[in-house]
Amino acid sequence: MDVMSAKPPTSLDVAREAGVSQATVSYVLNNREGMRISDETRARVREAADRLGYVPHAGARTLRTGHSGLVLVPLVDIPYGVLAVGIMEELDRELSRLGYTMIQYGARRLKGVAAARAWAELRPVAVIAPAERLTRQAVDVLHSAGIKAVVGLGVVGWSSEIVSTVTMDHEAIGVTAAEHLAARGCSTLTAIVPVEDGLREMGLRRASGVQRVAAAHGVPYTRVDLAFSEAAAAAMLDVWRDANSAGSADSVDGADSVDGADTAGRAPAKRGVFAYNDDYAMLLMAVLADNGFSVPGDVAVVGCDDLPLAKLLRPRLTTVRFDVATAPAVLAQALDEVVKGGEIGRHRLTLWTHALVERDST
Amino acid sequence: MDVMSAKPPTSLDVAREAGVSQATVSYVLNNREGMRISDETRARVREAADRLGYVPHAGARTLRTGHSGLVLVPLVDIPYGVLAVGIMEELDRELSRLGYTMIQYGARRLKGVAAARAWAELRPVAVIAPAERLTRQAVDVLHSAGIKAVVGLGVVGWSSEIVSTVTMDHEAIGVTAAEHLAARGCSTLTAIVPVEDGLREMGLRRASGVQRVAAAHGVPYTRVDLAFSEAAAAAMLDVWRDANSAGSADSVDGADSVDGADTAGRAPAKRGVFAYNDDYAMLLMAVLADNGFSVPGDVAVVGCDDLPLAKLLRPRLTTVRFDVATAPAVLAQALDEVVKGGEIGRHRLTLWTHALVERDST
DNA sequence: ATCAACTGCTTATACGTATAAGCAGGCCGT
DNA sequence: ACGGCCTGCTTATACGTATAAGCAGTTGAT
Repeated sequence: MDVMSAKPPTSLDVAREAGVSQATVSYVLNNREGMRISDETRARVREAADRLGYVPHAGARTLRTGHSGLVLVPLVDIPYGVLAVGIMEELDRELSRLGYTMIQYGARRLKGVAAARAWAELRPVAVIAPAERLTRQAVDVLHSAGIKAVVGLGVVGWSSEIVSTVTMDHEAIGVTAAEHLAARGCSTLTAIVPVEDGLREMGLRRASGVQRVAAAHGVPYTRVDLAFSEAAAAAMLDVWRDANSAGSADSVDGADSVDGADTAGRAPAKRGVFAYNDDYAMLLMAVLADNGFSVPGDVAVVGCDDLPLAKLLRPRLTTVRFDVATAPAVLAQALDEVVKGGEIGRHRLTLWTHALVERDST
Repeated sequence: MDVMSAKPPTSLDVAREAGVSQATVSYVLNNREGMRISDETRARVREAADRLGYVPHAGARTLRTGHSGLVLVPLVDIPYGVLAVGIMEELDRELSRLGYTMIQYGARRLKGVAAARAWAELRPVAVIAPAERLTRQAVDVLHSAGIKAVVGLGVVGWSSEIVSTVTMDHEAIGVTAAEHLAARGCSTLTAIVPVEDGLREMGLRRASGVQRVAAAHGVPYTRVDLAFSEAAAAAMLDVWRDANSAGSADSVDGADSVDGADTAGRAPAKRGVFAYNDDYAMLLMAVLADNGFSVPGDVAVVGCDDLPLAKLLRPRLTTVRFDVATAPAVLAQALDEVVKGGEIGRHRLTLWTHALVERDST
């Protein structure tokens, strides 16, 4: 118990203190059933362990048992948001309930096989990683290091024979957003796709959902690849203006359309935009306001994530919210099954149901 | 290399494959200098290791050497933002440069000594944790488990004889924000303090910086404890309005003050608010706009963090930005010194310089 | 020719734990 | 009285690694 004793106490130290053998200490402290040990001895051992401040050596245990109970979750290069952090916390809780220890591991600087090797050193029982990182070779390294479950996180449509996958149905999110925009009378649907590395793939999936809805409703569809900057967003608006003046010769330059009543033969074209997420929606709305567009009059905007900022935008942002509540539990459960069952690459799980949160931007 | 070979290859397997002893494998793969091993043998060993897909067993190594090279960073209960994630990534990079492996560990569900025990099992070489978690007993557990460096993250003013501390000078942030507000002619200074658990303490420190500046300038100061909700913010504005009509009998109700020229004897009272961070600033600005206050005309607002959203608010948000660039490197360096030096509880480090980013909200 | 020093390895051991196997003593049935 | 079974332990071992110590063969100095 004294600070800076030379060496941490071992189970053997505890054994000596309690006057029993080291094996007995192990049996007692691990509550191993089937072993016949008197209650009195059990108490003596526990008391000795407490007195010495004994903490088991995870490395030694791993060496002996062959597995660590660790679940490795590499920190990925997606911009972490409130949402992702919440999911991680919930997943941590669920995994610990099942007896695992979740660990997050900075993985940005290592790639491919090198990263896999680094992960494998800890002999985790499972690795959860972004699907695109799990190349054939990387997975081979993990498996040959004895890691039971390798779970890839990806988007629906990504598939792998080599690992279990947990996917998120991004296309369905696009559909939900777009259906809502169509119901609000938008005569044009636009999907914004971020250019950032970690986000782009999801953006494309969401966009294709929007496209499907546009096709079903016979409404023109455009996809815009957008960097997260006001300049890029403004450039997009310039294109829109050009398209407007070219398409319908209603009004050119200056005030676009009086918003009083749509009495004229052609209703004013209302654009519907699914902005990929709430951050992009905020960017878009700021630039729209700067350029005299009215929301939702000229342009209806739907975000995604239902971040706190969604409620604070004016108009308040309509957005798609994930149901985070149950997903981590399902994932943890599936992972446990893979570990226990020993099957590989069988599971296909789609998580995260979602719902539209209707506010004032549409 | 084949998937699901029964057992992961060990250094002994590599040794057999290369026709040398296990010791030689260890010497070669760890690049141990001082050992005389021919280049030809070295090559043979490395090739064999590659062929077998050998990955060292971190647990065994830890057991043998007595230390793991792991630096444990418990995930704390503060709301994680872009900033915190950025810092973690940078810290990870710096630590790995020094030969450590940073690991983030979900710690929310365990408290005090129990948490310390869980950390200690991994025999990390260092633990970085929020200062308030590091009770005397918890630190004892960590030290007696052989952990060299225990570093507490806290605010300036928090102090400990038992661990090294890295603090952030929140008061100085408040001073910077308030000085700017004063220079902009604010006749009242208000500091907002969040009520959330992890944030409150920092908020109080920042507020006391604002208070100091207010005192120095002979300007009234108020502190407002605010929950992150529109209702709470609106309630605060109600109080302000009452104070206005009571204090100066200039104008009651309706249009507060024409903003053309301040020709009258009394200039219109301009409030300066340091909103704790950008999120709170956004909340405040939304509610201010809803209630007919003009920013920066009636109220000047300063945020903190320089989040992407700061640029997207209208008016664009003046904010305090941390200089994140060098801090993690300094912290990593200090940690390394503590580990190497073996001193305990000596270091006192204050990090994170900051600067005002002037925009349109003041 | 002899001994020392160097090269390029090998052999042996310890780290802390979990667990299979064994063993002393008491009790019971016949 | 003697084997068999139960209780409550102990003894012995293996996990994979790093490293101290040792050792055969060669080179170089005297």
